[in-house]
Amino acid sequence: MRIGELSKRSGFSRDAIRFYERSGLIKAETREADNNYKSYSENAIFTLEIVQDAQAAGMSIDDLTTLIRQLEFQDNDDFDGDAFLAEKIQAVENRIEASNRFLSTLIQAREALKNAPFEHD
Amino acid sequence: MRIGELSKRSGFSRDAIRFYERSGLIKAETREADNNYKSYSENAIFTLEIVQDAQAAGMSIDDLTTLIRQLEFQDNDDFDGDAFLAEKIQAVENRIEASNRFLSTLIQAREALKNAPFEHD
DNA sequence: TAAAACAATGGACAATTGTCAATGGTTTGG
DNA sequence: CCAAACCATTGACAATTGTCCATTGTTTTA
Repeated sequence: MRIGELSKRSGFSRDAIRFYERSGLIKAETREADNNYKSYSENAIFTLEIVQDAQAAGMSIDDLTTLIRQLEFQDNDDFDGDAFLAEKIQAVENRIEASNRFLSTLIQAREALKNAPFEHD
Repeated sequence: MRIGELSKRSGFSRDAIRFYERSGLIKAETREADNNYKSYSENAIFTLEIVQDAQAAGMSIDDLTTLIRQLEFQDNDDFDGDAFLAEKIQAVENRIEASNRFLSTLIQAREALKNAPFEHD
């Protein structure tokens, strides 16, 4: 598919997709021979769906690129994928805990506001 | 307390604290009369603890400033604090869900890696 | 077939969230 | 007492994550 369709189906802007491609996160499989247009596979959709969640979880594009590369071909001897994953899992868990704490704070705040909406004179 | 103590106790760098102060998120209560040093109250610690969780939850400093102002003095007639809170609560809930999805992805990836650590030849 | 929409590329710009360095003054520990 | 550590302020710089614009060419559609 071309970038327009990928954009529509993934929800990311074309510019965002191009940025991700520049960053190495996704790549066009082929080019249309005559017009030089890029062609993306279904896999790109799949990757972009993960990107949505990953960004919400606070993972950077660079880390995500590392991760995806690692999942696709575990061909880097120097790279300890297991340690990398363990670190990221821990980070996401921590973040979820902090988010839950903050959620509690927000909910408390809402309660406080409900009980005393206009305390000023 | 001065900024150094606030930094040590909150875990934020002095520069980060100064940045937050510029952003309106915290403010020094007083100045030491003779030397012009700023003085922060315990409240600043409290705020900065919230900031840690809030950032993990993806809230921006500006939004957080709005929130804290709202909690301190509900004196803005034009501002619908309840709607603001509701929106932020929803956003954090969404983010937690996405983070949990991404966590599952990571855990799956770890399993996959464990079962086939070196598939290449 | 002409206009509108799409695509590629390149580069400028922007918001957010800080860090770092310089300068000048103050406090503190040994 | 004096060096090290602290503080305030200013401004430059940086990484991340995009957006927007211009230019040029292609495809689609009315």
